[in-house]
Amino acid sequence: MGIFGKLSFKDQAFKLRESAILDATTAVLGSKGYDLMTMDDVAGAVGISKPSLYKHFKSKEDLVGEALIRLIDGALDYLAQIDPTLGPKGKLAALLEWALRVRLEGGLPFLPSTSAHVREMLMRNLKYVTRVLKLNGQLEKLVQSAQKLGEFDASMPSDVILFSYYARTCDPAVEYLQRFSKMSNDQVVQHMLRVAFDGFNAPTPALPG
Amino acid sequence: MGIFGKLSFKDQAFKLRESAILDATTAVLGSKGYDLMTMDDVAGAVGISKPSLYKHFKSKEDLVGEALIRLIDGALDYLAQIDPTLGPKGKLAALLEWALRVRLEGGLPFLPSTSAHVREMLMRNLKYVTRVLKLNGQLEKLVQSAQKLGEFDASMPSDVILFSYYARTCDPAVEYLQRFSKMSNDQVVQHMLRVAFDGFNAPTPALPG
DNA sequence: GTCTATAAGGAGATAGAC
DNA sequence: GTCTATCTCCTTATAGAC
Repeated sequence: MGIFGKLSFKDQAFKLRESAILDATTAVLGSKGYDLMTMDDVAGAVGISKPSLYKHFKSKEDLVGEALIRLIDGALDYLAQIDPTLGPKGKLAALLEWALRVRLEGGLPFLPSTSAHVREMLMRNLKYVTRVLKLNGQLEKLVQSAQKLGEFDASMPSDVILFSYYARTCDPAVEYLQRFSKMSNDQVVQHMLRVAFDGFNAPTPALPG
Repeated sequence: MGIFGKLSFKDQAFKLRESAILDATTAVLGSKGYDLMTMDDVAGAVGISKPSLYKHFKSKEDLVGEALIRLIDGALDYLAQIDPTLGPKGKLAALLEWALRVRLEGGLPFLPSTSAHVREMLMRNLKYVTRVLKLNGQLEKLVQSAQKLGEFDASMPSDVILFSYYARTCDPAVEYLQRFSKMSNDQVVQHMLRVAFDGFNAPTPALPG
């Protein structure tokens, strides 16, 4: 039995096309953003007509919601797959690294730093909100564990670290470095991780021993 | 002689209205972003009609360009005014604090993390590019000085720190904290500065002595 | 289910009266 | 210079043929 289970060939084709639509949506979202993305863009990228697109997704909001849900599911899958022997800080670093690499390859962060308008739209999407809360719960626990273990600064509210962590996944510095510096993608990732975890300041020399 | 110099009363009124238009533009940009901002929004906020708006600014791009130029000039003015006895790190901290406070009061960062579309539009605006380069040159010098003085991590390319510094001025974590945490604006600012300069990691204990 | 053709409405920009 | 009214284009969404 294949990955589609007991679906008929027709349903399999339908699912495949749906997946292709979501791929195209993610790509267009990444390059133009929500407001400038048109349904014509998506239909054109997939190679179908606009009415066919509307047979799969009932509106632009619905389409974008599904694409973003898939991104969050990807983050949840990645998180579940990380070496369980890593500590919370190590896991957060691995997930951030993954998110940065996805972006450098033209993808989207799992939690786009979208405008108030888009945020509002997504908050009305119950399915999306549910997934976001699931991911958020896991990340919140990791942050708090890292603080308790002394890996993260425990004098700061965990909110501050958690929201800043989200922000680092969509840090615009990534695009600027990719565009204006001569660095490889690997170097960009390493530097972004460094800045996120250690900040701008020079490292204080560690205690001897 | 007043701040308008030798202008006639009519010209003074014209300049005042222009300033009011730019204020409204900045406010609308801050709340809706470029793509969703309409010329009707701006005209309505100022209390004039759309054709009058077009007498002052020949296009939406022009209007937004002028508003952003004024923001950059504000940053340059603030920078010139900072206590000159502060070191480069202190100056950068002061400017970032100022930018964060402006945003918390509903304003815009001086370098908005805009979409590729908006960035492209601004890069075609020679006047804007000139101002950005002026500010960028000053910030670049400050970053490099801070690195030479051992205030910032000298093992990182200055590009990385500079672009990350820009990113912190428009960090979306600010809005999330303002919205979902119980903190005062002062607390938000202090925490954001802390995270930017020190990162997530727990502070390493300093060498004794 | 897929397409061609089109409705409905929004938004940038302007004509022309005052 | 300011306004009312309008043009034009673009975008979401759908009707209706095959």
